[in-house]
Amino acid sequence: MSRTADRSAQGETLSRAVWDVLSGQGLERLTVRAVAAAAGCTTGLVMHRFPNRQALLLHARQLLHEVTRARVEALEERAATPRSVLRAILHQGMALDEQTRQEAIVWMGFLAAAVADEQLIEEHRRNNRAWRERVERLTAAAAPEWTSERVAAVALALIAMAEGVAAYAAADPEAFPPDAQERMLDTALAAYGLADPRAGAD
Amino acid sequence: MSRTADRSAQGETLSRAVWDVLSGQGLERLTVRAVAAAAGCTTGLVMHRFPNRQALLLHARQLLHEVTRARVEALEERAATPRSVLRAILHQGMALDEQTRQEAIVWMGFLAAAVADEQLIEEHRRNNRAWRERVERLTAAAAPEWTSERVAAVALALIAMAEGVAAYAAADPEAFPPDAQERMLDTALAAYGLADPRAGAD
DNA sequence: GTGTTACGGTAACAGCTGTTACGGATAGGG
DNA sequence: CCCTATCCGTAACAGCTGTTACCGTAACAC
Repeated sequence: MSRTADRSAQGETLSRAVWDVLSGQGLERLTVRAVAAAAGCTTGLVMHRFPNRQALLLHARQLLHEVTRARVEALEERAATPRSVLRAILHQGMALDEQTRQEAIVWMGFLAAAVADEQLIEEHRRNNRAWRERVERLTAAAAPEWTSERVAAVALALIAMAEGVAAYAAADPEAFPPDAQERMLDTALAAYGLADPRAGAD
Repeated sequence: MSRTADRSAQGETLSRAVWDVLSGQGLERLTVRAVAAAAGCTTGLVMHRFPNRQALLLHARQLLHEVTRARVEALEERAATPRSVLRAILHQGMALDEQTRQEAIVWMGFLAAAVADEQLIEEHRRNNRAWRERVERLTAAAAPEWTSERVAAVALALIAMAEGVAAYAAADPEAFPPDAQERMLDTALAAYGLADPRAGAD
């Protein structure tokens, strides 16, 4: 690792190394040395950048959230209707290719690590609540006539479904291929009356 | 641990100790010594019962599957209609009380451990495929007029939703209380046209 | 060009890990 | 009552863990 790289860039490099180890070797092998090796440096740099392993994981977790949030907001700005936004952001949360599959594994690894880490579980809760509120807001915009109870129930059904199928597909991509996930999503949106009438019109 | 206990009972005791450590302390602290302490014995007994740590985890994973399967089949025999069976077995897969919440955490811990364990991931895939086939079979029985494509899409939506909400609720029970999960389930079943007309009739 | 400072690699530390070897205790057969 | 086989707790082992201390070195100020 170059000596002149600024601190935040190093933090990002190390966090991405955390993701790589987490998705490739799992939580049990997520050691400081493995992260350093994945980042192409030694444990010395890692421990100079972060006070301890816990802070390293927390930073990697927060960066994952930040990256995801930026991607979702970009989708939200680009899409035309609330319904197409809703579909797009649920779509990006599933495990449809190698990259999103690894993200799902990383996501799950952090969740498993959070069982024994108060700061990680707090971060996880904050992110998940924000995520649910975002989907509730979009659901309400996509179906303005609904009661808030129905909005809440359907939004929860949608985020749970996306999260769940990502876990299934991450662990068994052959059994849960991308087209099956997409059919599932479109079937669900249609069943709730949230299908985008513009879909496939172009 | 009593000396005269037979081997399979000891295996079950140790496997339950694995679950306890996994749900209480997380995968990172799931050591042979922690399992022995939770079972009230020493590492000597653990290593005499299982050749190594991997075999211990695999047995605990298989027993979890077996227990779940027995519970689901009991529900299936007891319920009156395919639709009530479907609701009942999805219901038992969510995190509605402390016990099911801990089961969800254990489930997730095994999934995270499976990233680095070929046998665990194989076991996981086998179980998940059997679980999906069961729900597909019940869905087809509950809606005989559907095409197999719709059955597959809806069944996947249902199991993914249950798995996902269990993960959300396990990590944040206050934000995802039992009644929210149940409203979500009933809203989803109604949306797919799978609501049980007998529900609430008694 | 020289002094200073911060960066990061090296090596060490104590503690914990899975696993193995050993030895004492115990139950059952003669 | 003794002999033996089985069970399992104890203790040790090498290897790996997070963390710390140390020191060479490169970059910058003057």
